[in-house]
Amino acid sequence: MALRHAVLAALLDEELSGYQLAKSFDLGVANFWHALPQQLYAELARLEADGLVAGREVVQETRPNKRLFKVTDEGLAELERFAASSAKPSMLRDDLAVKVQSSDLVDTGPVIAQLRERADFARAKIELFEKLLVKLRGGRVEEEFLREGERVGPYLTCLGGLVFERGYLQWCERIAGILETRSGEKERGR
Amino acid sequence: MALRHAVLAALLDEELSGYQLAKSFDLGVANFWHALPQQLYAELARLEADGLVAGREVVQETRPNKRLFKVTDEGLAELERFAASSAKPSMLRDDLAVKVQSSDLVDTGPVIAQLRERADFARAKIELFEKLLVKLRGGRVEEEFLREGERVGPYLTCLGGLVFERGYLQWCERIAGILETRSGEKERGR
DNA sequence: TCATGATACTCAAGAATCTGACTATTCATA
DNA sequence: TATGAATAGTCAGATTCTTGAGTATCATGA
Repeated sequence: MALRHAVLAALLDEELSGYQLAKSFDLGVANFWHALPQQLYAELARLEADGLVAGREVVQETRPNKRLFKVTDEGLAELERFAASSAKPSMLRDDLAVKVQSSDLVDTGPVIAQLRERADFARAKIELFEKLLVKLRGGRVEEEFLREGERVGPYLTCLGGLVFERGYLQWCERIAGILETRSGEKERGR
Repeated sequence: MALRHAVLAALLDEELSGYQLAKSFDLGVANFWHALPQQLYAELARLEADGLVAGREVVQETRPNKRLFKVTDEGLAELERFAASSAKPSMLRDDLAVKVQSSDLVDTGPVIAQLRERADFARAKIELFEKLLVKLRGGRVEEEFLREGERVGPYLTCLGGLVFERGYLQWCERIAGILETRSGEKERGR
């Protein structure tokens, strides 16, 4: 029961449909929570059944109709309880690190390629986050916004995503460089 | 089928029992993979049944007997295939970030406390990683070790863990400071 | 005009994960 | 000398997550 709270937190700022929510989990919220669309639809249904979110049908002419969900007072109370409860340590699962861990005993070629790919991805994400931050603080300088802005939560988590991606980017570049040098040395050594 | 590869990677350097493996997943490997002991015991059983690891009973006098596992050639071949296959994007799930996301609408007191706790945890982990790095490079300076060392995989993932925890630490401290200032302002504003 | 791709969802089945309890022995410590 | 922590696991059941396939409409571009 933890996806529930991630969904509630994601719905705090705007009413979203399941489809939009899925997109936001693939971009913004994905910094700190991962879920597939199917899970989100299912979770929204459960949340609605429990009265933590309220859905309303929006009829569209040019596209299929959709249901928009917003957090209810009960939902907010649930988030309040969650925030006060003890947090589980953050959980990370990273395929690429598993490959790096075994990199002395397997062919490093594909691992280096994947590190470079991941670095590109991180660069794209960083750019996206930087734009999002500018948008969220709406003209104000950061310090002023963080002191006086009404809604800073998403900004703060976006800062977290930025820190994470910048760290990951540096790591990828450094490790790719090291593995490349080492595989070069090995060639010459033969 | 992804925990398998994390387990194989963790067993590359030493023969471990399920119990020891569980410990290492709680400390070192936990940088990039999370799993509970029960899962590890089950996965070891499956890996052994598939011939990817080999277990041997070690009789102990002063403690309960244990079974040590090592990676077989087949296991290594499986890791090789895994390293060459495309990686899934790293998956993060972070309770604390969910709480920060909703921090404008819930009581920030407990969130700030949790950020400080997490910061302490990160500091402890950083110290641990730094010691581990010194141990892994065994007297040599980093550059030399990374160029000429025979087994650098665990060192590289440890570097990753360090980058991650340092980033997380900075984020926690900064966010805790911001939320504290804001809650102070609010008090005075009443 | 025909094929994508985007919007907006749904369903079922199976794999993976988590919760919680249990067994048994030894070591340290209060 | 009891008490709790550490070693070394096992088991069942519930929940969660992932895989894979479908439905239907509209817009865009080749």
